[in-house]
Amino acid sequence: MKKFSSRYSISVHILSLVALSPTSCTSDFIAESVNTNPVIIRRIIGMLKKAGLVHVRAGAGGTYLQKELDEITLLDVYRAVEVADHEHIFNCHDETNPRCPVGANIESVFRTKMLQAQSAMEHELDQVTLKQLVSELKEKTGSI
Amino acid sequence: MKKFSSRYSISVHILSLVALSPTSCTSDFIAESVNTNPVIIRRIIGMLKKAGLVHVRAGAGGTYLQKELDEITLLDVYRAVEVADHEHIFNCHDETNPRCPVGANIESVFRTKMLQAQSAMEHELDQVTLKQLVSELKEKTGSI
DNA sequence: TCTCGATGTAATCATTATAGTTACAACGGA
DNA sequence: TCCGTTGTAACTATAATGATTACATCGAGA
Repeated sequence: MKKFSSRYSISVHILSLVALSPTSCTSDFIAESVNTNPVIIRRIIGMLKKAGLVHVRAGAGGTYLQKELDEITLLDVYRAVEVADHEHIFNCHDETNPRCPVGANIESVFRTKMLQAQSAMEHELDQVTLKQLVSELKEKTGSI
Repeated sequence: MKKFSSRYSISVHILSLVALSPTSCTSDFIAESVNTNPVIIRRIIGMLKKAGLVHVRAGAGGTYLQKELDEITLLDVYRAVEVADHEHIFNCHDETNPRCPVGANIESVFRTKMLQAQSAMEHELDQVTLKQLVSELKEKTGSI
């Protein structure tokens, strides 16, 4: 399967950096930690900005949190860069043969089950705040 | 985001057909209900066969269940055609900057959280047997 | 044994998402 | 005004998906 893109993990990386770094977080600075191109970072930051998670100082440069760390969950980040609310991650083939009893009803039955599974996953993401995650990062590094 | 492929929903469709159809299920017959090319069906059936869910009468034609309907869960089908056991659906960027405290530790922390979310979803899939799903299909059609 | 329908699989093609890169206009603080 | 930074557009490469054609092989039944 094609996995979720690395946009998500990079987003968490960016937000952690912004939260922890005492210096100004420019896209160049972040790109160096992530080890990718600054444009990739700017594109992702654009999505985080749209979602109201960060704001950016145009011209001057630098990204800053728009909310408190404990007000941002992993679900918020996931919604910002991967899967919008009410978007289905399980694709279902459509235009099945309506004259076949299975073809006529498989979609609604399948979708219902998949929605339950997806919700269970997203509920888990909603349980973790960036504050918790950053605190685990700090533990691992022995404080920054 | 790139969703899970329709292989999964088609697989469930195929297995339901095989379970319910009184006549022999050839790839042509199934393809007509799914409304796609028979080769697509044969490829997916090949994966279901490898997973031990069905067997196929070579030469003569026709696909048959290898297990009882209540012995196959949606997780079994998912494992057969989408995500192998221990495979991560959340990608994580690697080769981060090891000299940055965030870059050095983000991967292990992120992966742990994602694994919990993925497990929650797969657990839900494990709760549904094909027997239940087929029974819901029957209800909708008013018996086949 | 021969025929004929079905399977298994390779090869090709179009489409789409991701990821990386270059280029450049516009912004705004020093 | 200058210069570093942001915001985007444009282009390229790669990979997964889905559809399709082609064909060797299998095996049940005539």
